Amino acid sequence: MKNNKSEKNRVLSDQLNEFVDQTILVAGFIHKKRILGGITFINLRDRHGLIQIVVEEKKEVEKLRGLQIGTVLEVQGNVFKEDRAPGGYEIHQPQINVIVAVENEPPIEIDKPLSHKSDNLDTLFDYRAIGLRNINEANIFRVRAALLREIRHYLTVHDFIEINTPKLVGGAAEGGAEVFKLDYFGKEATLAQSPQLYKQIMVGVFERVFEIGPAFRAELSATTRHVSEVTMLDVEMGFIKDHNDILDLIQDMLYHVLTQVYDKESKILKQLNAPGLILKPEFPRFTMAEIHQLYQKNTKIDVSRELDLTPDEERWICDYAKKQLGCEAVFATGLPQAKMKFYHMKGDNNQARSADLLFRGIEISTVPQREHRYEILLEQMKSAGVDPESIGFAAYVSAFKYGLPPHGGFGFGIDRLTEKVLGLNNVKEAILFPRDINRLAP
RNA sequence: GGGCUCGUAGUGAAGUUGGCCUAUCACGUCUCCCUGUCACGGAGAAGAUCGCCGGUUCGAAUCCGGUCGAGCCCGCCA
Repeated sequence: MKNNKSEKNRVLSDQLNEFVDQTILVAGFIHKKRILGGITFINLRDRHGLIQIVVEEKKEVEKLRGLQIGTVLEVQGNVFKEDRAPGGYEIHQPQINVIVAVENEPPIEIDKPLSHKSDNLDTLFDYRAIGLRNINEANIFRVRAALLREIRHYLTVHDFIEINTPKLVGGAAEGGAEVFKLDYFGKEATLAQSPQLYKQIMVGVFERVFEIGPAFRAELSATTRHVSEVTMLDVEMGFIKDHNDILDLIQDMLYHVLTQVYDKESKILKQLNAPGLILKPEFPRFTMAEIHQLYQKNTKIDVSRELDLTPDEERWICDYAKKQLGCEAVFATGLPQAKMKFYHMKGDNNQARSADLLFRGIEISTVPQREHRYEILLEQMKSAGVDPESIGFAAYVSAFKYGLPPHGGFGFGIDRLTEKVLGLNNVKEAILFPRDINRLAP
């Protein structure tokens, strides 16, 4: 967390304690001016936080007349330990050098809490680049970055290799979701809705792979849960003994990622009013039938005819597990074959070898074992109406023809994970520049 | 694709059973006062043809029609 050579003279906001009674150079943006008459306080924002600068000389204060929040400054001054200063240190006798003068007032406030009411999100996103200068807004993305960092760390330590697969593809990759079509030198191409097929065939090379990247969905959905460009984590692991290996993997990964992030980012999470973490290393596992029974017994609502869990059941079982079992993540196992994709593996009793992972009331991932047996895969593709010879699938099936071990994996949206960790109301709040059916800019 | 709701200074809101609206409040901005502020405080000022077009009416932010923009739910979908 040190500054690099190019700014070897610059001291950052959280390093003032190392320079007490010394003259230093700081730089940043005016975040707030408080002019009290004979004394002026400036909060300078840099990438680590705020620095309080005390200006008493009239000449220095006058340099800032008419300059707005966002003005870029370089300040030379003396570091004092001062209990009255936020953070305990501040800069006195400053010599102010205006690098970029800003005379226009910002269109959106950056030193006060911003409204996240759904009616106002549009304004928030229109002025995104400015609104994110609000430290609390930016903190959402510090937490998101921390989640990504811990995920990468966990998977790398467990011998997974990070790959990148194409987002411009020839055919619909997964089936189901609507795809974006575009002109590709006169041919029709689509934007990838998932790296599913690529990550599976890379099991034949690296055994364990993961990718963090965009996925595009052309669904005409306008809800708080949907966007047309999502950031997905996709993981695939070969040589599994059975389906439980995959459940154990995502369970262990999520447990480590969440406990690490809650530990290392506790200050930010508190500032953002994130809900406290209630998690155990082993997540409760219920079959779909058990959840239906429990739910029905406790709520008297009849769900016997539902194939899948209803949204209310998802919320209920998470709440039940949190209160009764001390864990707000739950597996729902024994998913029906009727909901299965062609590349999933069938299990017994019309079930798929697949489970849903639920966290804080919603499904965040489906965790299936894949069908790795060539002949059976071909059959399942045919009954799903997928042509194994077509451009989108030929390379996929050939990997099976030439040998893939038993494998499984999962994928989930980083956006929804961030949203749920912070207790936000809308996925879009967890995305820097969200894309939905109405928004293509900024 | 279906349903419901909303659009008022730079930002967030009030007013919406037609007239007392010459449109209210808070934040922000500007001027002045203030040497420990940290959502600083005090005094004053500027800033809105009430999304746009048309209609009804003596009179429209308010009612009606259209249009553009936005939000939420359902469906679809991780």
